[in-house]
Amino acid sequence: MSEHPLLRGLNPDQSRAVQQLEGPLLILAGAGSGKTRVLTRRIAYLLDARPDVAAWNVLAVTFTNKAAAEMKERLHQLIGESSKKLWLGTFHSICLRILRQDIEPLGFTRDFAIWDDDDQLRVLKEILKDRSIGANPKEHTPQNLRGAIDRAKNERRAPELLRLPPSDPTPKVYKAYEQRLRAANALDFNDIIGRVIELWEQSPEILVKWQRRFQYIMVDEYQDTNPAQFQWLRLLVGDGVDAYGNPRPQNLAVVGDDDQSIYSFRGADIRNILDFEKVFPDASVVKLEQNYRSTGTILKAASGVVRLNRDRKEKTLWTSEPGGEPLRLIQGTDEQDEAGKVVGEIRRQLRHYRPADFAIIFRTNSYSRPFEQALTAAQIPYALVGGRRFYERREVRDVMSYIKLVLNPADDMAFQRIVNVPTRGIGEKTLDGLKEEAARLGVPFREAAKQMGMGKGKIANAFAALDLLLQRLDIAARSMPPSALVLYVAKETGYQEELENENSEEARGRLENLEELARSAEDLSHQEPVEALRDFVDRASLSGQSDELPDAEGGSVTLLTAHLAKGLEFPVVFVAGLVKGLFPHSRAEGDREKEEERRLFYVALTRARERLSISWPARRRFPEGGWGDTEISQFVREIPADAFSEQDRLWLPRSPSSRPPPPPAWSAPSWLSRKTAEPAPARSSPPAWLAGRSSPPPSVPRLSTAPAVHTSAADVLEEEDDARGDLRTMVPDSPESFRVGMRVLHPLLGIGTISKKEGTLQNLKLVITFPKHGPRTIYAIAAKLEIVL
DNA sequence: CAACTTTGGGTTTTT
DNA sequence: CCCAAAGTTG
Repeated sequence: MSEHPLLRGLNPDQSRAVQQLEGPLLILAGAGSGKTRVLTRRIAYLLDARPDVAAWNVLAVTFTNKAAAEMKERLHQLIGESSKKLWLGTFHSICLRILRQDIEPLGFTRDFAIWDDDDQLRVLKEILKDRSIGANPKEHTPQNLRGAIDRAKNERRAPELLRLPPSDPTPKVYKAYEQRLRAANALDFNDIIGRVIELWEQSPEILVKWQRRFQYIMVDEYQDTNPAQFQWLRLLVGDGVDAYGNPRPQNLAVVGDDDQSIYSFRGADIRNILDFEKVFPDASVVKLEQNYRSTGTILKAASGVVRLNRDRKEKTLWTSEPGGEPLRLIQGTDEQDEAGKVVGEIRRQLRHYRPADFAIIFRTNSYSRPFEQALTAAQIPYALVGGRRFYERREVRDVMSYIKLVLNPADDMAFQRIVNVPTRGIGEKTLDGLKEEAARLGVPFREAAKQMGMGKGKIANAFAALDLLLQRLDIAARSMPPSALVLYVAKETGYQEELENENSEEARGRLENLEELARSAEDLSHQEPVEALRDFVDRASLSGQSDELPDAEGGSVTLLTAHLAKGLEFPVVFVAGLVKGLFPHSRAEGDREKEEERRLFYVALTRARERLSISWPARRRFPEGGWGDTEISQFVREIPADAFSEQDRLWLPRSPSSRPPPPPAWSAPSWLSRKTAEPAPARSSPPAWLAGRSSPPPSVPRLSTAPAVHTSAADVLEEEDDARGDLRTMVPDSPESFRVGMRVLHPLLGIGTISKKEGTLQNLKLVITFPKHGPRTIYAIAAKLEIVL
């Protein structure tokens, strides 16, 4: 049999997923089922089987930069140099590349800055200083407002369309925030996706350009995409017809596992994967259910838990190697004891394993401390992942801010960070004066500082010196590679000298971090300096915690949160802190949130290849001080008892030996969207043995006529489905419900009238005439349209 | 008015 | 238990 070499070693399902190249494809890939392998092979196979498709016609989206780097590496091995031509990265990195090229029609320059969460908060704080906005300091905290704005952006809603009570300051703040971004030529994190959508919506010719370019699109971790990302994909994939009315294939392959959807707090919508087949009715579906990672026992434990979720696609993971070591349950008297016992167990197993074979996984970052202490005491090397990110360290951010200011002199956030670092006698009052001057002149802070530096006096001298310094950096940036510039900035600003004089352990560490920052830019040295600098800053802006995961060769035990553990695997895993209130976390109250916690636990369990232990403390210290008895997590009880060793089973409180079969999965009543006019459908009551353990807060049915009491801006957004204000709208069940002549509400463009209807179902396009924007063609499926009653 | 010191508030998960 | 805003000193 002459099998294609790229199909070798694949199981039949994997092989099918690789060979199915045309049209929409949903690959439901269970934990450890070899999805990365399928994805890389699929790309290689595509390029081999279809000579007319060039590498640069292929787009692959991953969840983290690290995953992208690994995939690039594997592809390089498979197809060589041409792998460098294809675009492979996170949604954010890909959109950023697009914007650096094409953003100008939106009124930003290509050197726009990117503001991170911290910058967002600073701006919001400043906006809130304006009392006329009417914000209630308790309710409208910068954090709450940031959350509200982020959510609005993830769902692509303009400030006017939040439909809050007229007194609510959120839209005002949102608007002011948008103005600040624009004035500073800056984008926030969500804008990186959102502005591309905006660009494509307003400039069809630019959209078509990218559509022609990316003929084959693949998305990994599809279960963690948010509505904006979905809309982005929808635009790029198109509606099956090209500009000339010829058929155009929708070559979109998504890979995901609904059981591993754990980022809803960041706007991810599990409906994107659950409803894929509704959005693309002609989609092929491949399930990868054979697990190559874990023992049968580990799989049994993990599957037994996640089966209890209602909102999922049924699947059965299996392995050709049943059996394996039973799960161990480790009970500590308190966290220290728990950590001590876990580390004791690691020490015993070190006879058979290396330190890098172990992982300790917990729910919250703060839970790592006792384990760090115990590992230190036992002299076992460990690597803590998470904590402060490299690019978030103060010294790194300070130096980066100088560099950002060179690229974008209008970046007021960067300016504020460095204006008095190192201290140069410009304090709060002086800065206030500068801000006033900047507002008066209508110029960025840096320009205002330059103006003020022309005067006389102490303050003017300080500003003049700063201006001179920045000018020197401008010049240096044009001739030096980024790595040299980092060191130059540290030296010229006096930052380095200050740290050297301090002569403390901490200062030494900071100097080392700056050296590492310089080293991290060395790979960019062959580029033109300013281009390289841009890439350097972008990389810093988009790098996340998972990009700092230690390499497997490192000889240390890995400590990380369950979120960061996604996508990784270890021979021996300890999942720690399995206590009510911690895992599931006490803030996860509703059914949805509980299910997400359960998925998170499932992710943690399925990281283990050979041995898996669960640990919990019988007492624990609470952050507020004081000790309290704990209760073992419901999740531990949900693990089928026979997955545990005989002796550990005794520890588990009695639970019914037979478990009720999961109730049939319900499907959302609304087509596509989670945003339905109805409250969530009543579910059949949960299994009694589950309900008996912890009484969930009674879910209060929401009456659309009753005014809801709002305690925070976030709540208001959550409940925006309720009819409120003057506007009454409804979400149609099917796109067919739209009729010519109907008035509809578009989240971004406002109210318009349908003047034309083309295509059917998921390809339905509406021409809607908006009073402000004129006629626009809208994909009914991509925009969240509501009918105005 | 800037720089240092102390106190008080807030703690899920993060591309 | 860690970071940001008030209080204190030069």
